[in-house]
Amino acid sequence: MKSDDKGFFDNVLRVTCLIPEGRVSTYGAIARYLGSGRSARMVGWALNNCHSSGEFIPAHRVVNRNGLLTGKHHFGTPGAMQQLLENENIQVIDDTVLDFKRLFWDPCTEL
DNA sequence: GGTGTGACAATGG
DNA sequence: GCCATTGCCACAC
Repeated sequence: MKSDDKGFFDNVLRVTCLIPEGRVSTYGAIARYLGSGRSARMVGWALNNCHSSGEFIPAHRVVNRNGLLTGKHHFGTPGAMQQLLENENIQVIDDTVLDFKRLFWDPCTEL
């Protein structure tokens, strides 16, 4: 169809790339912004294929609803995700983003 | 064209 | 309040 409609997968990567530094988002928020809401699982799956996108996707800014770094294992090495978050001034302890609620970036609200 | 999956979320017990 | 289970929707094989 339209070159604009590349699929949910590409849309997720686009929104994820729009996440400002120092902020974090959730799979459900992104999924909901895309209009699926219940396909939060798809968001993580899209990031799983983010390597095929050819561009770097700050997936480390995307965590689950609990602020837990669920996908840290998919970064290649566990701890890399936390390291990246700390690099953005985000405190991460026990694989969980501190003040996650405060750093939470909602595309539906910010956009 | 159908099946399986997947880095979640919400609900129930 | 915590643990277990279901639902869900889109993509890859």
